[in-house]
Amino acid sequence: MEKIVCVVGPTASGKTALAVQLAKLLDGEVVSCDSMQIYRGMDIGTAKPTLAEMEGIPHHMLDVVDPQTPFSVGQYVAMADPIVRDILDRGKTVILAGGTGLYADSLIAGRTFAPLPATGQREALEAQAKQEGLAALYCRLKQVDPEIAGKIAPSDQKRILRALEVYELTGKPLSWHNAQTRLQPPKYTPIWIGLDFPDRQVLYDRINRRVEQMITAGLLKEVQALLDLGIPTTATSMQAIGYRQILAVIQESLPLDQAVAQIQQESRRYAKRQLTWFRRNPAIHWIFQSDPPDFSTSLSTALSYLPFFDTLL
RNA sequence: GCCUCUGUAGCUCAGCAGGUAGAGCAGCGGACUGAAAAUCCGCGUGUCGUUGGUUCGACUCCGACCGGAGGCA
Repeated sequence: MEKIVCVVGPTASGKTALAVQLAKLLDGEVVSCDSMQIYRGMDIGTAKPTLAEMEGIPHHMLDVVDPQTPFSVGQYVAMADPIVRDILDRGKTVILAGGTGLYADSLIAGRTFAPLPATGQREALEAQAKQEGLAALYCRLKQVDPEIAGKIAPSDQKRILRALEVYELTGKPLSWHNAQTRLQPPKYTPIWIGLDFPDRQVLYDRINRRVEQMITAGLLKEVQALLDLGIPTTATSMQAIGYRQILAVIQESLPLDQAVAQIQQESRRYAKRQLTWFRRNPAIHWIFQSDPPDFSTSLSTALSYLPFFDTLL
């Protein structure tokens, strides 16, 4: 049977460490599913595992693109899936670890995506939204794809534009494309492990502390280095929590303590969104860790959920 | 010690000729199919400091007490 373990959970819940320990015990390799750790040069602010933390376990899907390069789910699946295949073919275990739920789900489901916009197409739509108003575009979407329009809020510009561009591009509504991928059975059937804490405040305290540590570890230098490389501040990578705010410190002289408070708050909200995403996955075995986390307990709890663990001993 | 102001949601505050209260921020819940650390939607969570009194009815008026701020001594 294919051996895949997905380690998910909110930021600062301990995914990195658990993934490495599981990989050691299960003869595995780690495949990251994190939308920001893919970028080279973004280490401190993304809490990317260090060489020491990897403990010799191969890690994939880290540092795969430069920060000025736009990246998205589709590319993630295209790059990560062959890696997963290869690890499995070599008889090893895949430890998929990370906090980007969309990436994890898409990889596991084997989703295909409607095509990307042609050059300038999205910009044209954005211009239209500005001129005619978003309501006009939403109206148009209701004509061509009432199903998707019913699911998208009239204020959700990002999704309205995407749905319209897919229709313009393919002549078929986005809801049709989505239905196509939904017909496919999931590509893999992993064991899902979710990390959390019984008390939200414990998680928030960990996040707050970690942000302080990032500053101490030199987050400002890291952001400055990206700027020195000429990374445009509009790049996707620069939307990342921590980077955005430090950018404001450097370029708009936002006081550092205010930036830190903002990073902490945005990270907490992000963690909440991640929990919302993962909570709706009924396959996840949640581990509610103690405070401070007792690592060996978490590890053995995780192992108890893995049916193929016994056969490896 | 005296005088004045003040005490309403986690925070900052609004409110009412007396009919058990509402904004912002914070928070909580949700959605999510090629930007996802993005984007969007929904939800007031309250012994109105305490205690007496007036009143059919008090967060609102009166007294006392407790806490806070300022002033005079």
